[in-house]
Amino acid sequence: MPSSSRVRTAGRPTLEQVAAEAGVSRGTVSRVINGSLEVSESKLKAVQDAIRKLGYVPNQAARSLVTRRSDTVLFVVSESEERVFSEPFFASLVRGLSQELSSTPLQLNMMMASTARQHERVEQLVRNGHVDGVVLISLHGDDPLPRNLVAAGAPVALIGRPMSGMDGVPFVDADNLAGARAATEYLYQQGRRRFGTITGTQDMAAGIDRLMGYRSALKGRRGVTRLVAQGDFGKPSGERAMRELLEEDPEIDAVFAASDLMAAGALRVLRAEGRRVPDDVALIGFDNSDVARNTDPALTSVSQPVHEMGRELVRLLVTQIERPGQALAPVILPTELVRRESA
Amino acid sequence: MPSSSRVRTAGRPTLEQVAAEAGVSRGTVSRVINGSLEVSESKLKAVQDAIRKLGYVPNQAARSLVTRRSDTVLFVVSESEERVFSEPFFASLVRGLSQELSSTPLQLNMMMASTARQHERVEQLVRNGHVDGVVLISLHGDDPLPRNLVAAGAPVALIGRPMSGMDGVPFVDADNLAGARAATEYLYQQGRRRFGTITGTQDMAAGIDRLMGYRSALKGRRGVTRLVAQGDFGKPSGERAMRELLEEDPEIDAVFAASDLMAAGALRVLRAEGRRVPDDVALIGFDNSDVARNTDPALTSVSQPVHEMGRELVRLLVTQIERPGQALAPVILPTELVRRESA
DNA sequence: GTGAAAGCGCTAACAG
DNA sequence: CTGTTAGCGCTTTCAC
Repeated sequence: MPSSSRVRTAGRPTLEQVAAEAGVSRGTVSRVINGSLEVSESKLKAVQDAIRKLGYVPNQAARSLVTRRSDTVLFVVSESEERVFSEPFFASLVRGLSQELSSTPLQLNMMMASTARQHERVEQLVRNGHVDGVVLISLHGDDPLPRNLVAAGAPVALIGRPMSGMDGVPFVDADNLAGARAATEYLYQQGRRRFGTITGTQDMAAGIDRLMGYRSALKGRRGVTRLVAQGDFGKPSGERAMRELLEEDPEIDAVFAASDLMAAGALRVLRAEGRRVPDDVALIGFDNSDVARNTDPALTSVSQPVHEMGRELVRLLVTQIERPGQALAPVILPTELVRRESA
Repeated sequence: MPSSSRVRTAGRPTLEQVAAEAGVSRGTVSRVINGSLEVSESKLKAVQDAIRKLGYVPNQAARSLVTRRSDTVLFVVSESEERVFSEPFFASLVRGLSQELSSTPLQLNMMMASTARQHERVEQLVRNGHVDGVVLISLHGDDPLPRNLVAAGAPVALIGRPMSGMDGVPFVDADNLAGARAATEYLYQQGRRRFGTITGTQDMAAGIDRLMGYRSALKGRRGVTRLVAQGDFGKPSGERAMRELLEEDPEIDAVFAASDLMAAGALRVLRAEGRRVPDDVALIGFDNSDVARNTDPALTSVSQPVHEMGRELVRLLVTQIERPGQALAPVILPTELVRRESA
């Protein structure tokens, strides 16, 4: 008969109690918990039974204390990136991170970090081993945070291709160039010949790449006009840019916008100016966000596999945690053109 | 001259090293760190200097091990709530939580928990003290998770008024009733007399309360027609409901929808049916989400103070952590009617 | 006020 | 394969 386990405090069962219950040593229980194969069948079973019977769950704090790992991944959200890091993107990404994390022992910690003080706090967490890895949205080139984290020896994975100076830091990104190219080519194949694009900010890789994709799709085509208007990913900039485009070429019949928000702005201006979409002007956005679904006409848009990006970020981190120092290639995920009504 | 501290391992400075540096005992350093007032001025300063000099930061794991607190708050996201828990809501809420948390020693942990297995995992985390409190979106009445957590003795704070059986569990909600009433009254004051509402699901408090608000605004008014069509917060249901409304009363001139998504659907149907918004039909949504900003015309909508709701949730949790067992009143935050073009 | 000492629950050598 | 042992870094009595 198994003796009833002594309750040390009023608390949860400890490894020691499991050991007593199973009639083995603490070491053996620890081996079982940590999946060491060097345990005999019989003891293995005895321990597993005891664990089940007692409802034992390891104390993470005690484990961390000795392993010096935290089994925690930190997701840092830079509030200043709000505009680019649009909200649907945010939610899907978190889902992806969570899902992939759920098959590991890692927990997801989140932190908003807009101020310098908060950035410092992130560095501290890393330096003190409270965090095993960091997922970071790639900031503008001048932000020292990612570099500092890497310098502190933390596994880091970036969301979005960094602008510069992040050699060897792996990142996950959508194939912005191919996505923009596919959208533009699609417009061409619909018989459109008078093009315009509304760009994102040109100090971010996404903005640059999407413009390049547009250019590359039109390169070498004859009988095509190709306009470019600057935007900043936001809706008002889309309105502004669309007016410019219309002024430069009142006969324009195809517009590729580097974000859905800008496309929504453009749509509004087009309607105000009496253009029918898509009849007079075909319009494509980027991101395949909520906005795209809810304009009228609904926007055709380039979709990023955000959820999958979240999962890849975790994989990148886990690889680094398991094999520190290993060089990791960026992960570029394919985009997809989602056809709706605007083109 | 301060002696150079011995480096125990290659690791971070420990409390012991701080003590050596400051020429005091570990106990004293601990007292300083934890803000005990019973430390002399001189030693206080010595310890503070040593901490600064060494760049000491407490090891959270070691602390947790002895205090049996985790200094972690868990935010559980039930994926099944996706539709209601719309994405802008999600992002703002996280910001609110983060912001309020940043003035406490608490960290924010997130977990998606859709399956029963994952719910169990949440309970386990709580039971094993890995989490000091839980923020939960209030689920439909039949979900056992919140009750189980409360039974396990965990501080819990709910987002949204629960449907039933959650006595004593504090929650934060927007004043849905007042918001819906204000929107409807506004329509009345614009001279509208032929009303319709598109409801949310009636098994959630938000859906019920918004319908009640609509009714209460119109109660006792003479010369007013008041229609009700069922929706489920989603866009397609808004389209469907709007068609019903139009069929019942082709002269309808005012519609209050219990979500922006449904309002966007309604807008679309209205346009298809040749109604001008707001000239022929005034339309108001609820949530003040991205969608509201990006339809054409942009939606007038009832805004919830989501960010502030996040902050209140943390306050509720902190109060419970500090004073276990204390009865806490729900927090109902005011809404605001944001006027745009649709009404 | 302050130091000394006893663990918190666990992992990781190290013998056997 | 398994038991024993020595801490991980910190808080918290308990004496002084």
